[in-house]
Amino acid sequence: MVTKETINELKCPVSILLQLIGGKWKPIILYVLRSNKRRFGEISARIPTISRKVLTEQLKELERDGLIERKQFKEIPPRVEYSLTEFGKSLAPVLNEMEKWGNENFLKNQ
Amino acid sequence: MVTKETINELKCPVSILLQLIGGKWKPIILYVLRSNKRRFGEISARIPTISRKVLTEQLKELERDGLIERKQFKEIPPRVEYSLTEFGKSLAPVLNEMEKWGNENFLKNQ
DNA sequence: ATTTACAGTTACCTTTTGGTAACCAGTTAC
DNA sequence: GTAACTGGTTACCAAAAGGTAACTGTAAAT
Repeated sequence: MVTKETINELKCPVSILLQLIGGKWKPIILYVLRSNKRRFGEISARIPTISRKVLTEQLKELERDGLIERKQFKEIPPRVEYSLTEFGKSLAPVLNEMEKWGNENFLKNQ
Repeated sequence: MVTKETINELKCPVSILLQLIGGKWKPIILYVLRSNKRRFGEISARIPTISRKVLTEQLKELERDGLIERKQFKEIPPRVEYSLTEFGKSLAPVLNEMEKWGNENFLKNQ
């Protein structure tokens, strides 16, 4: 029984967003990149609980989905910088509300 | 090497929020409940792609975390209503931004 | 000659998540 | 007396996600 109220993953705006940033790590990665470009090692150091394998995978997906940009320099040792695309930056209000909620509800006195 | 910039899952506001609503289904469940209480069957009908087993699990976690309330009526056949708590309602700005972003970016002409 | 640096990749394994199908209870409708 | 209704639970299996450890390549430093 499909009524107009049924959640359709292709049309529900929340589902659509979750398909892009629904992973366990993606919002945090985007949050780390929100104001600066970062090298791979910097992101890894800022999110020490994510393994490099998974970080690589998540970055690839975010790049594939147009949310971040990967710039590789032809240097030795290699240097790679990740940054938000304009599309990625459009998520700022979402991430800001997430941050705000976390701060208001758990981090008041820290 | 832990600097003040390192993401600490206990202190990062985004991580904190993700621990509560970070699952694949939780934001959608909260979205379905955002304006109405709903019976178990109603939620299931609105999110047909989630199995009842997983829906039960997710609802239990949301209840455990204080985001939703479960009210059971002593009737036959049984009736159970789920609704947002005040704490759950405090997520409205986050869900609204998620919804807004999804609408602006993918659903403009529908 | 060996080590270090960086940004990965790969093989392999474990954990988590999710699905299916069968079953339950108590009352009402057929 | 049998089926249907609702809101689950249970056992079992499959798929997805995630972790670890070892390895790669090239140049510079020791």
